[in-house]
Amino acid sequence: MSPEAVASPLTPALEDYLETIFELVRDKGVARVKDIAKARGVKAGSVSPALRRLAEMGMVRYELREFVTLSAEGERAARRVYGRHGLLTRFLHEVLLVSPETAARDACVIEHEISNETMDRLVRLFEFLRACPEGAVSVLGRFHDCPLVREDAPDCGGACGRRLGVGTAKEEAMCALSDLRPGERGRVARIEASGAVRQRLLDMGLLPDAVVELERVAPAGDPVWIRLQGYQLSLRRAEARTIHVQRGV
Amino acid sequence: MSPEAVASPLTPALEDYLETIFELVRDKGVARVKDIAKARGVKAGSVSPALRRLAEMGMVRYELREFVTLSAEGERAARRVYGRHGLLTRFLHEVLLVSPETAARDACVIEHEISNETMDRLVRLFEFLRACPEGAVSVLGRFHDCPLVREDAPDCGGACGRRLGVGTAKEEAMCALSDLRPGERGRVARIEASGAVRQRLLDMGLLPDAVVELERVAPAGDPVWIRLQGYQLSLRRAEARTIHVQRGV
DNA sequence: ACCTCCTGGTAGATACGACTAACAAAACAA
DNA sequence: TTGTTTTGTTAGTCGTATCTACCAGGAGGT
Repeated sequence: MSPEAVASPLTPALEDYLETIFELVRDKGVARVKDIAKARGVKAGSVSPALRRLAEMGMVRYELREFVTLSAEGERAARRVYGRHGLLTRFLHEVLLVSPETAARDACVIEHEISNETMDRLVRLFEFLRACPEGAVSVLGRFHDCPLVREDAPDCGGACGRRLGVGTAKEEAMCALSDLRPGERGRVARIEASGAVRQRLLDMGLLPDAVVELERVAPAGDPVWIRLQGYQLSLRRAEARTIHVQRGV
Repeated sequence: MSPEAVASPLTPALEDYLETIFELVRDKGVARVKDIAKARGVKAGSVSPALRRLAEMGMVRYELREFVTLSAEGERAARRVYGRHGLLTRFLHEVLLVSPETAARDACVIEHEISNETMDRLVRLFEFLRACPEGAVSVLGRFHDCPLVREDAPDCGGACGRRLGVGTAKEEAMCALSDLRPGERGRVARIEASGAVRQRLLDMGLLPDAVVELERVAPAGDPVWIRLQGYQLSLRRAEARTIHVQRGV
């Protein structure tokens, strides 16, 4: 029932403002409207109303035309978001090998919305990697050095090769999507294509473990029609050849 | 320069509408306004304007008072989002062990904003796990069976124990945050606390590898003040004891 | 043939978050 | 002291996305 009772629930944009103020105060000692605007990539005119709202919520102390400082509660919220940002960035970059710039950008949109549970799992992942360096090397190393993951990888250590299913029971059941018989279904195992073609195929929903049925092949053999998630779509033959599937699902 | 030239760039909300229509058409054959509203958890009055905008963009075919169907382009966009949703959900659930409901919810907010690069890395992770079952077992298995990750885990296979840094060079440098000397700094390795306390600490920015300095201990020993990211905060002694740090950073 | 109910559409309100343009207040310079 | 520049505020506008309340058009039932 306190006056700053949660009327507005701290939107993503406001969280970003808090995070920016947090970093400015830490790095420069003070946060000025101009610097906040610059850091967030918005115009100064957009900052004032945001600060006013944050002040009304009790997250910042903010005298008109004076410096901005975080209240205890604002500091709490800022640190939470800031911590999430850092851990998500590290995860994307260090574990998934996303480039640093993209990792930071993606982290920035994820950090506001992700559940506590997911954050906790991520923390546990890092704790595991840290507590178990052997495991970290064996797992992440294997993942990172796999040619599937990094085309310029040195070698895989023998556990996984460019060929799929090596030494597994499923080996004989693997083929290219284009090699399925019409009417036959398969489960996507791997997209060999790279670049824009790969992106296009991923966008279509051709993702690991998607069930796909080869419906029809054009007389010339070139466009092939497949059925995916109840919808039909057509692929170039060359594209279909890059999609490894496990037959007979 | 076609009439449906990208005037509006398909907002997250509109992508959600497309995804919902996609699923309704697939499961029931048709998408009605009422069902869309129900599935998305909004009122029917909110659906009509959204459909009109989607129709203007050429994403859906939509005669007033008739059924809604996806255009080829709408189907493409929907499949992209739907595929992302599925893969993100699987990742959160199968790799990070997030509960299915939370995984779906988190995936739903991430799917619209995440970069192609990050999605591609995720796809590669699944491809790796699939191509390299041995690696998957050794890596994920080790991760999932680690007591750090799942308190009810059977056993860790010896590679990681409840104690941190077993057999590593850093072992002797580990201690609880509360055992640092005033002025000494350390690097967070693990938060032993669980539940709400754990959440509070994570929210504060006490995340793996954060550098923390013990500033001062109250005479009674109970609140301890630490410095984190340039800010001071105070912890209960019991909380500080659950934080494992690597001394002397 | 008529009435009723269900579904869908419209209009107006609200909230957020950004923008631009014009204005006010310090800070600085001459 | 008196401009001039920098900085910050205000007011008005736009676009998105939601809501509520009310209206229209058909499908049934009687």
